Formats: sequence, structure tokens, C-alpha cells
Amino acid sequence: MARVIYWFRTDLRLHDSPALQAALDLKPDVLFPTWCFDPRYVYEQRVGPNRWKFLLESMSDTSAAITKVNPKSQLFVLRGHPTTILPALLRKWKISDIVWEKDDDPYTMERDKAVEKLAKDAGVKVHVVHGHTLYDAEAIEAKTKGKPYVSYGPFVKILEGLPQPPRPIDAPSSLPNPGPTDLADLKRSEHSVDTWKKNDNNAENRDGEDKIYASFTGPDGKFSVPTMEELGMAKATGIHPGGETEALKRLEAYMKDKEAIINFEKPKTNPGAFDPAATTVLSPYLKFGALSVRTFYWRLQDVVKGTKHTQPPVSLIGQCLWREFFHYNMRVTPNWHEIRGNPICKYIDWRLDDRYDDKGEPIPRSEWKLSDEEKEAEKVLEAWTHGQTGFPWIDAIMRQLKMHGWIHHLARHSVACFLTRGHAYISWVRGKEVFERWLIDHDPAMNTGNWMWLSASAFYSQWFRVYGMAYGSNWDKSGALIREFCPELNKLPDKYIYEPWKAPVSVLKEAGVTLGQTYPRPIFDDKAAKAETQAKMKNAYHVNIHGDHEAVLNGTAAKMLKEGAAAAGDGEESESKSPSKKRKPDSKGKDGLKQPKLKMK
DNA sequence: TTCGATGTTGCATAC
DNA sequence: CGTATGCAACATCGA
Ligand SMILES: Cc1cc2nc3c(=O)[nH]c(=O)nc-3n(C[C@H](O)[C@H](O)[C@H](O)COP(=O)(O)OP(=O)(O)OC[C@H]3O[C@@H](n4cnc5c(N)ncnc54)[C@H](O)[C@@H]3O)c2cc1C
Repeated sequence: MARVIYWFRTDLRLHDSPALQAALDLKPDVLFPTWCFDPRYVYEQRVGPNRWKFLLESMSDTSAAITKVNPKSQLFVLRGHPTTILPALLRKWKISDIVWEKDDDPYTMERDKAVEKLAKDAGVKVHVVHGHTLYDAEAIEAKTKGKPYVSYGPFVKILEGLPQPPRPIDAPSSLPNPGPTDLADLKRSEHSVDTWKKNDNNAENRDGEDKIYASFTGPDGKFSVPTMEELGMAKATGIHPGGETEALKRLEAYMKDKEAIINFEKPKTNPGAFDPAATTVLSPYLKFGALSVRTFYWRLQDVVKGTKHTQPPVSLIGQCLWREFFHYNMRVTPNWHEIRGNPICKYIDWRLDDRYDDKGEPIPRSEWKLSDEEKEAEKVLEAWTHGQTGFPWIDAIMRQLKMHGWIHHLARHSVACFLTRGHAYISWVRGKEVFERWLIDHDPAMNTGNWMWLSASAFYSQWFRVYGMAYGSNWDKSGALIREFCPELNKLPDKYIYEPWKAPVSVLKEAGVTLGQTYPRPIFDDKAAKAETQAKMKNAYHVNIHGDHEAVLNGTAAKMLKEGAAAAGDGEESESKSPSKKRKPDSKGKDGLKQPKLKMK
């Protein structure tokens, strides 16, 4: 007789859940829909108020949906780390089977492996079911031999050689009762979260005390979904509510305009549109699994079938495949989230790049001694983060990100390019961390992958193409996005809305703008910053080494790039006389002399 | 092995 | 308003 825990994670829905269906196929006597409030996300991973709220709403919606199907059931939310909580539940609830949907980022893979071992050791059957993506990465890997695919076209060809993703399945019409849930003698000392708490990156998002781990089953003891107050989180300011109900409602609304779907061309959509946005804004729902990607994909297929429609990569189905692209590459790339040890990531001597000791351990940022140049870079990073650079297009986007948690893809391009390859020459890892905090759709595959793209570290190498300060004016000359998110500039005429520093004093005065007071002066001369950064990019590309190169592993890569620049500056003409000759990377160190500590897959 | 076509999404200028 | 061209220039893929 099966007694089953269904462990909900980034699959907060009842429609089209192959993993949940697998749990139901066990014909359980009792089914416990369970959630573990993992301290990793409370402390270590950067999660701002908007994404917390989105998650809590998604959990509440799922819990309500469960209760609607079976009034005796709900989402049972436990506060603690899955590797301690779940084994305790397996014992206390006399579980025979535990089921969850497969996840693919480095942290969850390691965590889930640990849970799997603990469960198996306790004699519990473990069922891990694919469902978050269209294609099971393992099926793709079987065709690719696990090699990263840095180009979209060949990757899509591989997908086309696999069976088409299945049509979605319906939400269950019944759910088994849960069993008794008594957990009276759980002790926090056996479920400590202290080591996580020591590495807290989220203090800046709280305005109250975090009390989430004061209990296991919530203040009311009813396994309820936590509140923002329990997390001590500051007030959310977003406009996109979480949950499966909302996801399906938005999907339905989007599907009404068939022409828009048939003619969708991503690069032509307006990054400055926000009410409504020019793309679907389904990303946060896909991230938390409130919307099944198969449901989305098949709705799109059914609309475009038999029409003359746009194609991948620019079509909407093409967008779904970009999601597959980054999920796959994350899975097969060691050290995906870092530069050091990452074989697909070009080494570029960014400002504020992470530092490592000679054992290869990261040096905490609080211990860094910054050069004057890096102090300057920190100021730029801070201004960028909070939308105070003095470049309205950049600032409006960053403020929209912080306030609403969703920005258009090309808006992400604009600000990511600015911070890295375009102007500020700051490490993409820093930008990635800011997005991690503020995005409601943050996803470790897509965020890191796209940051590597935008910084021309991987997937994309045309570093000399740079988005300008008036990029948004390609769609909207009057700068509606700026007027919305930088209201202090709202009275400026269209002519100067993107570049107020070019406006005559009289125009500024008329608009009530005083640069340096009501709105920042540009943090640097954009033309000069771009020229400087482009020269450095050129040099890094000339040296051409990647994160797995010996010089990166032993910490001498920055010096190597400086020497490269010095050699080029010394009037060494040989390279420039044969400009089309590609320089092969120095392959030393690929299979390592002595290499400091490095996580290897 | 070599080489040319291609690559979601640059900009400024010309017509 | 659109589209074409030059600008300086890279890596990957496949014929
Ligand atoms: C620097 C940077 C960071 C990003 N970080 C994230 C992130 O953390 N989470 C995230 O979901 N997307 C991220 N993206 C990708 C993309 O910008 C968003 O997925 C998209 O803007 C979401 O809006 P939408 O749902 O309206 O997209 P639509 O255009 O409507 O596309 C539909 C769906 O396709 C998928 N998709 C679209 N574009 C991409 C892409 N480039 N890569 C992968 N999947 C894609 C998304 O799931 C999206 O919801 C990032 C892009 C950049 C440039």
C-alpha cells in the first residue's frame, strides 16, 4: 500500500504535471503534497521581495487548488532544509514512495541527489520525473555526448531529431487524502539552518525580523504558506501576481490575438512597452512551473499550424527553444555560474571580478582591497543597480526591474551590455547577482546563460556591437518607459528625453530638471567609456583564453591580459598586418598541470 | 584543413 | 517612414 510524498518545487500547478501524475499512478493510500522551505533561498540566494511574494502567491494558489479537489488536503509547508526535513517526514509519516520533478541547476542537483540517497537508505522508493522543460536533458545528452552547444541552430537540429514533446495532460480530478500529520517531536537542533544563515545575502531585502524558522509548521501549526511578515521581507512593489490561476488566465488572454502569435518576431518587439508589454510576460510562471511549458508550446503549435508563420529563433516557439538551449547548456557546463573553471566562458579581465586564494577558494568580498579603479567601478555598479547612472534609458529599465521584477528581453540586453562589454567593463557575475535579486522570473540557466551572452563571454562574440543610450528610441521617440520610471524627467521634450545632458540649460529649466540634483549627471562620458571598454574587449579577445585555462585557475590570467595589451601597444605590428588570421588559444593547462581546487562535473 | 556563410536583437548615414 | 551600406570585426559550423 503506497504512502506517498509529492514534493512540490518549481512545479506549482496541477495541470500537466507528469511528476504529480506519476505519484497518482502509484495509486496512493495517502498522498502528502509537501513543500520544504529551503534556507538556501531564504539566505544565500539573492531573492528580493517581489519574487518572494510571487512564490508565496504561487504556493497559496496551488494549495487552494489542491483543497478544491480534496477538501481534506492542502500544500503541507515545512520550514527547514529538505535534506533533514524530508527524511524525518519519511519516517514519521511512514512513507513508501517520494516523487518529485527533476531539476537541473547545480545546487538542486546536488541537494536532490542527497535527498535521494537518504530516502533510499531509509528504504523509500524515489521517483524523479522529467517535466520542467520540453525535452529531457538526458535524452538530449544521449545525442550530444554531453558537449555544450554554443550555437542555437545546431542545437535545435538535435531537438528536431528527438520525439516531439508530448501534449499536456489534464489536472487530476481527484487527489487521495493525506494521512495524519503529527510532527510534535521535531527539534530545531536536528534541523538547524544556522550554517545557511551565516551566509545571508538578503538582509537588505528585509525590514523586519526573519522568523521563518521559528516553527516547522507555521505560526498556526497548520503547515500554512508563509507570509512576507514571517520572512521579515520588505513590501513588494510588483504588478505581476503569482499562481497557476493567473498563469492560465494570462495564457488565455495572450492566445486571443492569433495574428500577434503568427507574426511574432522577438527582435522587433518594443522593449519600452510596459502597459501592456510587447511579449507574453509568462516567464515567471514558467520559472515556478505555474504554467507548464508543454501547455504553452502546444497552444502555440495549434495556433500557427497551417499558417505562414515566423520561425525559430525569432518566433514564440523559438523562445521556448531558447529556454531549452540554456537549460541544456547549464546541465553540461561545469562551473556554469562562475568564470573560473568554466570552459565555455571567455576570460575577460573585468573590473570587480571574483578573487580566489591560492587554494582556489573564493575570497569574501568584504576582505578585498580595492584599487582606485575598482572603487570607481563599485560606484558605477551601485548607480547601475539602483537606476542612478544619469542615462535615462538605463535608469528607467533598472528601476522597472527593481519595482516590478520583469523587464523586456531587449531591455535586459541594454543594461547588461552597458555594465559589461559596452561601457562599464564590470564582471557579468555582478550583474547576474543583481538580476538574481530583483527578477521575478530569475532562473539559473537563463540568467547566467544570457549574462554570458551579453558580456560576449560565451555564445556571442560580436563584442563590437554595442547598444546606445537611445536604443529605446528605435521604437519610441517619446520615451514612455523613461517618463514612467524616471518621472523627474517627465517634462522634458522628446528630443532630450534619452539624453538630457545634451539639452540646453533653458530646456532643462523649463522641464524642472537640474542635472546633479533632480536627476544625476551621466556617471561617465559614454563615448569615452565605450572606447576604453572596447579596447579592453579587443585585447581580451586577442589573448583568447577561457575559464578552464591554467592561467585562470592559478590566478595569473589578469596579468596575462595586461601583458597582451602591453605587447600590442608596443607597436608589435605582426598581428595587425594579417588581421584575418585567427589566433588559436593557448591551450596550455586544459588538462592541467597542478590545478587548484575546482569543482568538476 | 580551409574558407565562406551565418549569427534572435548596433549605429550612423544615405537615399 | 522604410531599407541599404559602411563601419570594424568575432567564433562557429559545415561544405
Ligand atoms: C541578461 C539577461 C538575463 C536574463 N535572465 C532571465 C531569467 O533569469 N529568467 C528568464 O526566464 N529569462 C531570462 N532572460 C531571458 C529573457 O529576457 C526572458 O525570458 C524574457 O524577456 C521573458 O519575457 P517573456 O515571458 O515576455 O518572453 P517571451 O518573448 O514571451 O518568450 C516566451 C518564453 O520563452 C522563454 N525565453 C524567451 N527568451 C528567452 C531567452 N533569451 N533565453 C531563455 N528563455 C527565453 C521564456 O521562458 C519566456 O517566458 C534573460 C535575458 C537576459 C538578456
